[in-house]
Amino acid sequence: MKLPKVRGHKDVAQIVRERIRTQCWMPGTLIPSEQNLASEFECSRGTVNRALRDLEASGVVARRKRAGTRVRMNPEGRATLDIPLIKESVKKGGDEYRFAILEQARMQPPAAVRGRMQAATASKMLHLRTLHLAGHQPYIYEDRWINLDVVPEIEKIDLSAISANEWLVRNKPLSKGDIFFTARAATDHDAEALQVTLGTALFVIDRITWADQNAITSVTMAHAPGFRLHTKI
Amino acid sequence: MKLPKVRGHKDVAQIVRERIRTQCWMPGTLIPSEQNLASEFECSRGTVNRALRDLEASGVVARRKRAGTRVRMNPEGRATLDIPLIKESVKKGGDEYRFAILEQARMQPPAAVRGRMQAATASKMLHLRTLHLAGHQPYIYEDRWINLDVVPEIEKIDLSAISANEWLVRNKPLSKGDIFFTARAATDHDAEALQVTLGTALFVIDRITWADQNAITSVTMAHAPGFRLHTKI
DNA sequence: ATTGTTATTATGTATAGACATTATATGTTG
DNA sequence: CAACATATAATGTCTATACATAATAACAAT
Repeated sequence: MKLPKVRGHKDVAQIVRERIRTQCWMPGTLIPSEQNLASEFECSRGTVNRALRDLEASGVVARRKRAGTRVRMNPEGRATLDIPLIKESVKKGGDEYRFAILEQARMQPPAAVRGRMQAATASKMLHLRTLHLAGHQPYIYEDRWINLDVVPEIEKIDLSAISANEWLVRNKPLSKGDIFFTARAATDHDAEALQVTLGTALFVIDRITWADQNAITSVTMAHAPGFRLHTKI
Repeated sequence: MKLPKVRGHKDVAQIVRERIRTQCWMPGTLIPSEQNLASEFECSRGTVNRALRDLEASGVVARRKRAGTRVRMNPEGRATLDIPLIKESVKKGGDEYRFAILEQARMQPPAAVRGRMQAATASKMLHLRTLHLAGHQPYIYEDRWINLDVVPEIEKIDLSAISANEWLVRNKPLSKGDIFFTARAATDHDAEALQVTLGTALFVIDRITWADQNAITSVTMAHAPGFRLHTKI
């Protein structure tokens, strides 16, 4: 086995990847210990450690103390997804971004939304229906509920100047959230906003954002036909 | 600012998260340098570095040499997606996993597939149409093309015993790939296999897998209604 | 054979120090 | 004022060493 010059942890990771790809180390088997690899590559154990930790993060190997480092059986299991900010992804397509609020009202949410957000029965919420546009084309139809028990301040904000999403991101940073990707047939609201026929297959992203145990906002974004999310592995 | 005892890089990361969440460090602003944080927390720069690199990996901060570490404006932009192995996700739902090959033929791919795979005009490929079942319910309808120029061996494999996907993962590990998530109306093949009416909105995952410059396989997986992909941020 | 104890070993992580890299700031010159 | 050169400060990384932690293996005792 010839050894190209190793300059750093990225080289180590690359060589290990290569050996896995060429079946030198088969899926499921143990690879040599950090010590051994360090001597082979003539670098410190720290460098090998960094390389193997990176490979673990990208799902290539699995590591356990004492048990060693194993080539994963299913190296395609993990992918990092960049969820585009609407504004950015529209601009990247070369179009101008705009949004229009179709409806804004303070009201009680339907039971389904309340359940999803695990909110008290009496919770008052702000309901927003927004259409996001790329140039003059409808791009995303957004249906959002904001829990006023958690963020009462937002009622005083002019949400036609700054989008609710942007305000929340700026003012409630680092909140946890759940994201769901689904497909659904266009409802009448979807159809009207996106100007498609009823029942058209739409790509939908649902997101619920939490501050501790309290749901801040629940949002459903129906994407115009043609939308697709991409990731590499 | 009271300082809980810092024992390691995870504690550092947690404190930084906390300060961002509580608006101590606002989105878009610089946070102190590694040196400063190291003195404040009474640990080495290496520990702070590790913590901040982890926070960068999870999309919380952005770092640039000389320019420092900034709180990201959009901390929700990145998510790690675990792409479920079909077999595993069915088993997790408590059902028995089976699959049935609906069609298997050696043939020339249509132009669309050839283009996607950037394959030579004369390429012969293996075409597979497979239905994956959870118990007795249709779960995923899979339409797959395998490039026989790249993996001729697969023609000799009994693909009713081991799924094509499983064979490829075991025998061509660590290949690169592109994954696309879309929604589409059920075609006649989809409808027949999944037992839904024509035009039903389906969640579709497209994947192309590469060995160097050559496409190994292109697969389209149409999921039965109700399917959803979940991730946390 | 089963259980409990101990030793071993691979990874996990912290430390201090050094040098590399690069974006920014500063100052100089035309 | 603008263009260019230089200094500076932050992150990026490698090194060597040390100790912590956890899973396995080896062995002993029941």
